[in-house]
Amino acid sequence: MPAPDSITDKLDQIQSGRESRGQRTRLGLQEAALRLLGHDKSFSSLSLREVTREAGIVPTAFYRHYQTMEELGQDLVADSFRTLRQMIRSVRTDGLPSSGNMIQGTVQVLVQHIHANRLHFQFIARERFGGYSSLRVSIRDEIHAFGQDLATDLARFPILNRWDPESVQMLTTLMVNTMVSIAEQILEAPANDAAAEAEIVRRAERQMVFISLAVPAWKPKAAKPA
Amino acid sequence: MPAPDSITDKLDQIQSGRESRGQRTRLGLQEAALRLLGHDKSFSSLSLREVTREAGIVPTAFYRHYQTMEELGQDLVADSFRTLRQMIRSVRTDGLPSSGNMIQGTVQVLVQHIHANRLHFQFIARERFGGYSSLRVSIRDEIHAFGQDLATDLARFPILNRWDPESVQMLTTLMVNTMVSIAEQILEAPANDAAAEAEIVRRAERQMVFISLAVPAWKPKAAKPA
DNA sequence: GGTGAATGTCAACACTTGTACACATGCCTT
DNA sequence: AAGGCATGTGTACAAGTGTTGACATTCACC
Repeated sequence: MPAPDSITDKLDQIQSGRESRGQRTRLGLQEAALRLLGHDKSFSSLSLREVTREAGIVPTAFYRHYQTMEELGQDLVADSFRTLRQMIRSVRTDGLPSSGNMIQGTVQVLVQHIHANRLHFQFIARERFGGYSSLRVSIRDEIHAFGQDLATDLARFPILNRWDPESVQMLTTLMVNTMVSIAEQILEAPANDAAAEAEIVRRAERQMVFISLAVPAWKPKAAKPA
Repeated sequence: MPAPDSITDKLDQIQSGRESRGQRTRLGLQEAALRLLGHDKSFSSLSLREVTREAGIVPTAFYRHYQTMEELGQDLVADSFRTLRQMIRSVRTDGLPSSGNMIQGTVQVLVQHIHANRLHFQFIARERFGGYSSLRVSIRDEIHAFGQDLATDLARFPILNRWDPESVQMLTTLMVNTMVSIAEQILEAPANDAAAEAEIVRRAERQMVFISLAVPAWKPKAAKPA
């Protein structure tokens, strides 16, 4: 047996009981915060005591996990986008459901994912331009990264592959904006109103189709070197 | 002399001193709130006492003007969009500055207006998906109305005039989304960084041009009856 | 000049908030 | 079994909060 590796040791220690107590209440805090954000509240108007109360621990225990509420927020941002990246990866490996219509499939997956992670998306939507500036920049960076991923995906299309990078970026920004808008509309719509939601989805699909119509007409500045 | 009209009486009374004391401190409260929102805070995390302190009055005086903070917020929403409507009206009467390029002119006017009313726009951006649901719906409705106005403006173009209403709506939604995104980007950018802002504007213009390229290719469902 | 409504001030209340400190409990390693 | 971290609890305090009620000021109008 090799000499014990301190890093592995720590990991083992943490994972005992499949999740150490610390990790569990840490998770409890995150979930408590998300739950509170479900009812009309913004994260910056959330008090430390409120969160700990909801999580079922005493206020002072909060400091065992986070120095400040802003730190909790950062964790929530990271978590939210982690699940989003999982969605994207699953799309890449499994492919779109209805492989016939790519746009329809993409929107469909997005909507499903929003339902499965409603609170996370609600949190992101609320804090995208909310009170804590550090959260705003984190979210902006993550959305930007999301756009970059989309750009590499779109590079499979021969036409786009010959565009200059800036033009591609413009297209992805436009698409990401539309997707963000879709997400926000769905979150604002009364939950469980299937009809209203179907209407939103239909309009969103038409928008995406519309955007794609401009692609053949666009004249990029310079061809990408082969 | 005719008998005094009670309504006129009230108006006169209010306008004495060109602005009654009540109106003035009411305005003071609104401006105080906006000022506080300038530094990293969301409206829902703003306390009544904070606002009155900034406005230079005693907390209890707040109730002479608003029943609750949410009411103040509603007033701010109304005010913000009132100035926005003024902008649109001025564009309609005076025409765009550089009449040659319509898109460039529109973006330019928008950006100027954002600078002239930075705090109002910041407030709207923050509260669009912020804590108070009543503010969210108000803002959504106002943005929708803005889109309707844009639609009637766009009806001057013969091509669009033959589109079905839903298609027009889709186009305006797309454009409004882009404009909102522009506003949000400018607000997030470091103030007074002309270079960064010029870059944002340039990208935004390219996006708008791109969108307009899709117009000729779009096949609306049914022609509008003549 | 006096009256009354609109507006503003003061003092007080019952709560909630963030945080500090000392202490208890669990749990891993030796 | 024992010691030692990590984690959770209890108590306390100073500061901030929304809201009440009684009182003072302004100011238009009879």
